[in-house]
Amino acid sequence: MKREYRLKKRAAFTYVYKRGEKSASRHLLLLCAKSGEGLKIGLSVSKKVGNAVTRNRVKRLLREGLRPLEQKINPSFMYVIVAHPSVAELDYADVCAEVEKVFRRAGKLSE
RNA sequence: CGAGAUAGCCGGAUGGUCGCAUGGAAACAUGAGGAAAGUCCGAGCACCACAGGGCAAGAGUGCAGGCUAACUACCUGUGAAGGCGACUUCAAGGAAAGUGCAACAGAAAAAUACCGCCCGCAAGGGUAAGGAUGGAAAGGCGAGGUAAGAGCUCACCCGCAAAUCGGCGACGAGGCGCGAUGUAAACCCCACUCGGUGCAAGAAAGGAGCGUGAAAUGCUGCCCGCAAGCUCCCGUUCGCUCGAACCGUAAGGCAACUUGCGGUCUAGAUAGAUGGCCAUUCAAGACAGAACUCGGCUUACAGACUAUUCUCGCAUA
RNA sequence: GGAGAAGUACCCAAGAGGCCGAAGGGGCUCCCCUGCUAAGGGAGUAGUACGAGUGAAUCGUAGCCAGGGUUCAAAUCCCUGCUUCUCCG
Repeated sequence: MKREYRLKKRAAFTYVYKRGEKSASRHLLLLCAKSGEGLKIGLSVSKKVGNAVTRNRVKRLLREGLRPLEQKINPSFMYVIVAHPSVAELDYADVCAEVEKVFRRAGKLSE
């Protein structure tokens, strides 16, 4: 995932948490809010998911899952993906399916 | 052959492809650990004017010698405890400097007399043999001795221990002499060490405010002395990786470690870089992710390997 | 990344070397009161595990986050972990 697409500022995160509209799947929670500077995606993996190694692994899998979808996602929004502790159990194929499912439910995926 | 002891080492490998971070014009190169962890100690570094003096308070350490930048670590010894043994473990100074505590029980918990025994008409005195209690009861046991008794005396044993000898030293041998419990991870005494805060330290740049001394502020308190700067915001750049570095080798040393020579440059992110897929292979991959950097300690951990090493047992020659 | 604090019953907690066989309050269980309920009153609740005992009464051992140590004796003193919480941009 390219650096320009990442959500960085703490203030932006809190804005999305407060104002964003939510959609969820079994393992993921997606928050969306209007963006002024193009596509921005942030990942949130709390300590409940596991230790540092498993948290890193979850983030990497999510980034890999996002990679093929980058061009399809509606670029006028900021997104935050929150991982549920159960994500630690999944493998790559499951994570890809989950990511696609959660964006499709939010209606932010164009064909 | 079996059961151990000790020391050390490794922590899946190889290739292809799509991505990420840093450096580079590009090609390309490099890219988590033995514990990166816990933050339990010790330093470097930065700021507090120099990190200065004195007194007080506080904290830590506690056998000796060595090693180190430094240490409460480490090494080699000493002593004690455990083990048949190789070996392992230990916060291991002082209890006649003083104070406190030792519940319950017991007469009594440190110089004490309830029962008993003895002297005495009695008052009172002597006594630690015997009794009961307790974790602990005034060295043990026998003989002499005595009014009854008592290391009061003696033999043997137990503990402490002077002279002297050996060792750099802890200490060991020795044994004149002595026989008033335990607790200092209770206060304390003695000896030694320590200023504080931590890279979210801080510096430069930018913005705002206060101030020229009777100040404010200056990181435990007070006193002395000293300083013209101080506080807040911002989080761009620096700090940020060449360092008490790592690898190899030689010499010295029992060892920790030191010195010489040669070689190497080996993560530097800032919502935070190592992943996905495919193939081959084996013993089928545990614990686990750098955030200023080192030296230790502690804790977690699948499995694999090494040793002219050491001990015990069995068998055979 | 760094700096601290706290763990005692189901919950809130006192205790700070022997009298702890662990105070007190809430909750829970049983009883009284009432036609019934609430309120009120009384009793019980670390009676958990293991062992002794036919069973009951009773007794022993362990147990104050976990594991060691000091002490005659530890919830309390000392070390090492674990968990939770707070502060520093």
